[in-house]
Amino acid sequence: MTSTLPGAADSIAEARADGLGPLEYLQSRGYVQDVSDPEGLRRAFAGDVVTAYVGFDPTAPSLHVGHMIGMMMLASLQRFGHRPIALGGGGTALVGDPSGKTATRAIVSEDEIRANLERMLPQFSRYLDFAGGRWDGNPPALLLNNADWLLALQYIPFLRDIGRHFSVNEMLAAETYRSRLETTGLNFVEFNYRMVQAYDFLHLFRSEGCALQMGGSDQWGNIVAGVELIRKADGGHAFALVCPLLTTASGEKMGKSEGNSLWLDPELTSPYDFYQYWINVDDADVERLLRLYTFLPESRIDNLTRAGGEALREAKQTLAREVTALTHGKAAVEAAEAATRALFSGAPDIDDPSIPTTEVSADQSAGMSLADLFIAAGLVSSRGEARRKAAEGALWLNGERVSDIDEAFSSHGEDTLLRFGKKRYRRIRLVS
RNA sequence: GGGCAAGUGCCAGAGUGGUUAAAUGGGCCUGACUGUAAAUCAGGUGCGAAAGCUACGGUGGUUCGAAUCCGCCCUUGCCCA
Repeated sequence: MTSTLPGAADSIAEARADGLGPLEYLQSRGYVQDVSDPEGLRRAFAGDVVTAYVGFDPTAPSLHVGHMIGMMMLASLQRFGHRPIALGGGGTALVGDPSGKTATRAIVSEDEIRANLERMLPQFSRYLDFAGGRWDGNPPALLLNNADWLLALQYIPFLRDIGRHFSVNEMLAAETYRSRLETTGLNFVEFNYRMVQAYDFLHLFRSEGCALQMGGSDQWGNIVAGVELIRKADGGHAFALVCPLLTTASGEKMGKSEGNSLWLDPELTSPYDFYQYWINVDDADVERLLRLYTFLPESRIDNLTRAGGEALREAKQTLAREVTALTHGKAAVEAAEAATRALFSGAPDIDDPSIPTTEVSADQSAGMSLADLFIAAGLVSSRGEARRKAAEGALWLNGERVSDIDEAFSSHGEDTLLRFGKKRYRRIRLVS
């Protein structure tokens, strides 16, 4: 089976060969829910290099699966020869976006945000080319932090130059604010969020010639506010494009597994778990996800998904492979696949590197019961849970169901393979 | 600044002195079935072997006993200024 890793012939090449422009491509792939001026944007793409940006929330130490759609949009444009800006919302994070949130967002310190952004850079650079030229003469991508200009703003000049362009009436009528007003209310900082984000767009329009902001559909109002600000303040013409808010077929937000976010940082979410997430998606989601999260050509996606039913397993495998390769590299895919084969063939190899290891010191292990062992491994959180899960038959030790959690743990110095449920494994290694 | 109302488990939301570790729904976890899918069915979902302990914004009281009553504080909403 071939894999379309970056650089190989892919959906972008296919689209270009078919004479599709970037906008048509994004539309055909399902990225586009709304565009402010499709005709104008089409012409802009056809005319010259377009600079486009997507904002990313830097309040966590890593990007997660929810951010990938934005990165894919930027990455797609860059492969068409346009210029992406990944904007770390270091300044806006200090303000907090009320969109779609019922509560005020926690405030994170500026230093923390800068550290987070630094940590995210390698993740961005898997998708985006910050050097330029990786795909046939594309311009280099940019990673910026809006704290760099927002924190320098002065209140009075800002109000005078920017604030005057905003109609409070209009903002109060916006869904985002109206719903908050009707429920929990919002404070003045949150009320200003739209203006601050619109200013970002204006700033990037001025400093980088950035004419397009993209984001999730919940950002529509904020993005359009930027477009309008650019028109009012500078008489400029800019564009807004939003993608559908992604939920799985079962209505959940993308990128949660066992209640945890799926991070792109391999330290936070192992490439194996990442791979597993994609191979486990709903049947109903595979086709859409292949379009959104890979650069596989349409023909290939059709082939993979046409049959449906059990045949979708191959489609899911391809999805997992492609997305993992894009995010973690090809070596990670091979490791994840090897682990998958081992773990799901019924006879897991205890030495498999993708099984997380928990080290237990010899003297710790001395009085340990099996329950303690599962707790130490992080598979269950308490003895009570261990007992309940054992009664349900969910705990396994070296391939045997655990029936008595109070049994003493003895490893004879060998590694021990724990399993919780069907899919979660942990290796216990004794250290001295 | 004044008046009124509210703050319960992951979320929503009952509960207004003991029978409430706290109804119900959602979420989540596990088991069966299966294709590492969905749907379905079943069980579980504070800690503890138990006694018991911790928990209903915070704190101090009243009471044999408080999520439930009282004081103060914090937060939020509505109304007035």
